[in-house]
Amino acid sequence: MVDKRLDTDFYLQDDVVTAARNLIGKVLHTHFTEGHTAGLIVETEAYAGVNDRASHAFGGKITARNHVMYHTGGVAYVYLCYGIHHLFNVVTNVQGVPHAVLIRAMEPLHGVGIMEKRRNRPFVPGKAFSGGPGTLSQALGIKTLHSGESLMGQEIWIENSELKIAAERIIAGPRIGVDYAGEDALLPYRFKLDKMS
DNA sequence: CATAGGATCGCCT
DNA sequence: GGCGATCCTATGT
Repeated sequence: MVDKRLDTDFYLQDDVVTAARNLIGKVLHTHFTEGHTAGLIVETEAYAGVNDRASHAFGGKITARNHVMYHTGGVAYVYLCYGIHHLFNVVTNVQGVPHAVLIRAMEPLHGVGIMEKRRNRPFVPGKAFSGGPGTLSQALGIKTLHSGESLMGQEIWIENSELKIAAERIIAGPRIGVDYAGEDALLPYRFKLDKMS
């Protein structure tokens, strides 16, 4: 394959939960001034638009922060959480439908030295390095200023992997940190790649 | 304008 | 397992 990038059809799909599941095993790349970094996506969460109490777009709310969720699929939605962490989401579906997939964790593949510098800590295989959405963004250099940026450009993109992930290795469960969402907090919208044993 | 709280993390005990 | 960091955002007056 010459072009391994996800195509527009992937980002336009109307089932964000399926999109979240299918992003497991894909490779997230960034190329900023420090160089090229990439990691295997191993954990995601779906945020299912206006009817999902856990979503920033619940009830059709549109604000300066979240309006990029309403863009045509294939852009980044990045926002600051707890004043510290820049959380990276992939916007999906057609314009006007605010679906997004939070990328929660990855395993570093390329540019580990750059990531170590950004994280200010060494990468030790087997130990958590970018095991959460905040540290993932930090390792890849993604910040809130990238919110709204295309995922088809030269700075942030996602590629298919040669790696085939068996369906039974993808574990579904409730999302993290969304207790405020009532019964929607129980939805199995979180996907995680089970560790090989 | 004031204020409460958050799709987290890492260090502390 | 507990908690402080840290600041933007949303909301209400």
